[in-house]
Amino acid sequence: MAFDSEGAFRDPGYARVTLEDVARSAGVSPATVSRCLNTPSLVRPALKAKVQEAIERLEYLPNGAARALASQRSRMIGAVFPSLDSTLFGGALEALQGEISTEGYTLVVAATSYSAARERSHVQNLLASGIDALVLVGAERPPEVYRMIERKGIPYVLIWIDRTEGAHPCIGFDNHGAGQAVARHLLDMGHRHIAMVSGPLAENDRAKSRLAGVRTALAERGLSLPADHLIERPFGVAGGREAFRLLMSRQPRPTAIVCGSEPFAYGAIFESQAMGVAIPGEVSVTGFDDMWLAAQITPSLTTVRTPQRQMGAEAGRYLLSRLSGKEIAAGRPLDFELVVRASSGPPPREG
Amino acid sequence: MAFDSEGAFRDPGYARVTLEDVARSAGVSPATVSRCLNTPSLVRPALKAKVQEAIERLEYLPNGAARALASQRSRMIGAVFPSLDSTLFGGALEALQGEISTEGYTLVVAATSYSAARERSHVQNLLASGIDALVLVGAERPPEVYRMIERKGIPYVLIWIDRTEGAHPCIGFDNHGAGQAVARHLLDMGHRHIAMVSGPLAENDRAKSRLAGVRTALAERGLSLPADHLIERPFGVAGGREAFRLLMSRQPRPTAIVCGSEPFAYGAIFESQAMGVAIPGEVSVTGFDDMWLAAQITPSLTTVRTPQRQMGAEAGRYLLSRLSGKEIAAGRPLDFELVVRASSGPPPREG
DNA sequence: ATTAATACTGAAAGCGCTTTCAGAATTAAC
DNA sequence: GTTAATTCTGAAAGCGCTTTCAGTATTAAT
Repeated sequence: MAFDSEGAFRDPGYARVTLEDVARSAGVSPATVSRCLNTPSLVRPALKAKVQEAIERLEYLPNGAARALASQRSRMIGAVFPSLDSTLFGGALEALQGEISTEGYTLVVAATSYSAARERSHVQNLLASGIDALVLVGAERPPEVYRMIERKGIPYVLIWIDRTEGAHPCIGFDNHGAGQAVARHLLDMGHRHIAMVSGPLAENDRAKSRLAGVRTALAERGLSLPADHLIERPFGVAGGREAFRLLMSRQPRPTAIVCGSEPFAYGAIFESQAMGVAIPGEVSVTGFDDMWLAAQITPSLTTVRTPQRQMGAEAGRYLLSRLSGKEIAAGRPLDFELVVRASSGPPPREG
Repeated sequence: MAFDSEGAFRDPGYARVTLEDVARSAGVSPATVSRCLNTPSLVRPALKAKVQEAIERLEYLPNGAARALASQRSRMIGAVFPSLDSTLFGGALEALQGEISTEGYTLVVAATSYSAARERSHVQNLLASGIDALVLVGAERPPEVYRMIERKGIPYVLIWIDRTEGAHPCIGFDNHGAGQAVARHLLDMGHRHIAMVSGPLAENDRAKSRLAGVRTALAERGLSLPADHLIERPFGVAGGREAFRLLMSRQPRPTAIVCGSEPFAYGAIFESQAMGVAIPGEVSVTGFDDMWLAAQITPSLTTVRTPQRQMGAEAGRYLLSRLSGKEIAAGRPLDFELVVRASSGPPPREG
């Protein structure tokens, strides 16, 4: 290992192989080698073969920074997600990465833990590190963040939402409609006392929309969501357990609980078992996202299936198209689907 | 939007702000601006302020590619993981990203879906895109991959394992010991017919070590793992369900099932409920990793807690140290911990 | 065979920054 | 007040590649 004067890690002693070395070794000009790499169709097969041979013999690896600097594109796409440790965003991330890697793009990620400040700083970092395009989750953020992106002039797309006030390109589903669909399902079964467990609403337009959707559905039937029937908790199973316990002590006790995120629903089910409350006998519970556990847990969970991986994949395709110059028509929102399982049923008879 | 002759997406019309613009605007030389950014201690406060002011006024964002090219470091760290969509690797990933971002590093990721070929190609891509360091999972891969990395001369670290034959730096826990610990626990409770469910063993040294650990524990008691008591399935709940059903039909029927990955155990529990098999009454089941569901599921799952996030965080710290020139002593393996819960108990009485 | 068109190739000019080196400005020492 | 040591700053040379432009080799057309 070699270290420089300050001890920082540096290149190994042996010389790096550059494109010029390849050119010399193949007996062509650097320009030709570059063309072999970038626009092979412009190079005669005979030369191409010689160059290819030299590349392999010298084990040449192009220098990304130099390419990026000269070509003004880094072949990197950035993604800033609320979290990376759940299968929820993980699936989208994986699909996104898989999609863009087919075109040789590389994915740079960062997690915000749902903090707008952290998102801002990550976006700035990614922009500075030269990404060619950017994926963000949701639309709600300070305008200055959008300004930075637009100033940099790269394409971007917002996922997990289906529309934006500012007309930003986005790929997602109708959170409002999904919340509404779940609530309608419960209302249709006769529920009149519906509660909701939501993640932190501040700086989270998805959570807000879902809540609004539930409220819309209630309003359609002349009902409303009492303040003490809305519980806001950090995302996670623990929040669901707590919320369930709280709600079971409310007067009147809700007969159905809409969870704005699936782990809340799992928590509710676990807590119900601990408390000896029957689901759906005494209270119905619904989830959101249809993660793998939903179908396996007892009782199996009524929920809304959201197109997680699809959002990642389509975001990737959209950006690749933009990067190759195609102007893409804004697609329609992606579908969600109400999946009715065992955790929801008619409310208990008044007694 | 501006497009070049081939329609590819390009920079917007307005001129990019470069470091030179900042220098001119602040009335100093480009070198000084650069120093303000990289080694502020070398610049007199008065000048620094002027430069800072110009940077903000012009909304200057450094050009990562140019920095990387000139300084020979990109401030990007690569990570190639088997998958991104589970909380297992997701937690490690998030911790890694959080750690390196404190030093202004950015994380580039790729997923292999457990394919060695895909790993190779992603590593090559990442190396070409100029990463300063690399994180890989496990040690088992073609030597050429290590050659590429060493040729590039960047620091790297293998996680999820605690030792390597080739003496590669690694940060992880003792998979063999963990498998052994689980099996001993079952043996200590009196089990003599133990089965194992494993993920694909090919190209996966962690899975192999766990299996070997179980075999070692059995051998210590003069037992062995019959061929029909080892079920290999792709990772996931479905594999666990299948494996459970299969194992319940074996003669002699195992009284305990060691799952080499936690979703297998969840699947086994779900299937046991469907089949009406009592856990741990008729058969004990153990997991691996102690993901959040382990403590919540009924019966709660006996498992091994593995230091997922810790591996990510320590890998980050290790690489940052290497990059800043400190040569780090190879730490000892990280701890795992057997967590005994309700899914394991003594074997049923013979009868 | 000659000219016109086409297909390839190479020379060279950067891309925007870092960093060495030498010189200017400041401070300390005598 | 002069010289020596120290601190700070700027000029300039690349980092390794892409891409334009002009030129040469090839093919097609007459």
